[in-house]
Amino acid sequence: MYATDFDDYCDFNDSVCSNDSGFERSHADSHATPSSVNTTLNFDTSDLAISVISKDSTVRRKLFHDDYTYIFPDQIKEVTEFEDFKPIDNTSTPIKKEKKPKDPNKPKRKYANGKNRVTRCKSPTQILRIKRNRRMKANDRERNRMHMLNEALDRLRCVLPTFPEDTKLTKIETLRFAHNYIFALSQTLESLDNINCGQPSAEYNNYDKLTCTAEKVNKDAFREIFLPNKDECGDGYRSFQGYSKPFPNGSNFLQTSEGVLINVGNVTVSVNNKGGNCITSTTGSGFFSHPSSLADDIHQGYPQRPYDITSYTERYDPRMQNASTEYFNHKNYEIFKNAFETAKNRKQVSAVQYNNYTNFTNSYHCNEKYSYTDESCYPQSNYYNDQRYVGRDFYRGPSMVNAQI
DNA sequence: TAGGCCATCTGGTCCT
DNA sequence: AGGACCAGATGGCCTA
Repeated sequence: MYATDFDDYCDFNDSVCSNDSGFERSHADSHATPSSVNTTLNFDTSDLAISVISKDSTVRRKLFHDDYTYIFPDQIKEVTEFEDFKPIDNTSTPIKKEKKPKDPNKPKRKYANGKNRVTRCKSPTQILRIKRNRRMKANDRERNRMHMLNEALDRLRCVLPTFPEDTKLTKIETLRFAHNYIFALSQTLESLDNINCGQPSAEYNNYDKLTCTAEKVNKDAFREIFLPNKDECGDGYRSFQGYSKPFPNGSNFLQTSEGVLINVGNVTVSVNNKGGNCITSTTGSGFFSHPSSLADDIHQGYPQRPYDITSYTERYDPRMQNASTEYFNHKNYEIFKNAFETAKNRKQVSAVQYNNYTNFTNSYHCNEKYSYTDESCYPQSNYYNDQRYVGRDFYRGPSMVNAQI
């Protein structure tokens, strides 16, 4: 903000010393100094903190009020370093430590002179108003930008596996969870492909890497986040016993004769080598299987928990009224187990269907703040088109894979 | 009360 | 010139 060269007062130059103001500048004029060095100002000029001094002190442009004290060259301490300028107040922005070396080859700027010069002086009040206006506009843009960023994060939360409503993920948790979740799903698909092709699953160790890598979310942290009342069940984890913590082999991955189980945070993914796969979280389970009606799913005996169970489903969806009472209890394990067994009997998923599955959204609905027709929540893009909200239920097209959680 | 999270303000930098 | 993006500073709110 404070500079030793007049040209460095870019913002000030632009508004005051450009053609608009008619202020003549030259390199010799550049010995301006921040007014904060020796001067007490009667008004806030933190962003205008300079005094403009002509080489000839008798010819002086007034940029401030009369009660502003100008500093004349002979009174000015020679400034050799940027640190020699001390700001009036400690601003929130860090002070620039180093000044860019000037390019000697860079031609000096030339300024209009004489008759051609358009002189339009602005009063200090006008300057302040202009700068204030700019600042307000910039603040507004920045605010909107951050709001958009937060909305994007909310939409991301919508499509992540469910967790208790009262534990809204923080920004960093959301990003980390999304990272791990995408990783888990991609690895699941990869593993499934290998299983269907009869190849060994050499990539399984990747799941250990998932929670061992520093930038990944620690699984214990996830438990703390998603299972805050972990003492309920005595064993430390209140749902999906044996699955929401590392498997007996100590890893997050368990291979059985029927398929594989992958645990990522509060999410357990089962991939069955006979077809029919399930993702289960602390808030329910969902299948990736042959298309079937929602009614069929309900009649299978396992509830498909949407994202926001209490804010929407428990209030509006009669099918979930009873399910909520057994939301966090030992029965979840049985639910998971039954779901897994049911999945075994389902038709094997074709490669085409898996391609469709990669486009799914598991967001049964979004946060309360979004209306159900809100495009920000259900954008009409190819990504979301496979599963659209129709009334209270999603319409599932002929190739739709049920992937709700 | 300390610490975490968040929204906002702010100035700097880069780009068009 | 103005907008986008970034990061530091700050204060409010909440929770352990």
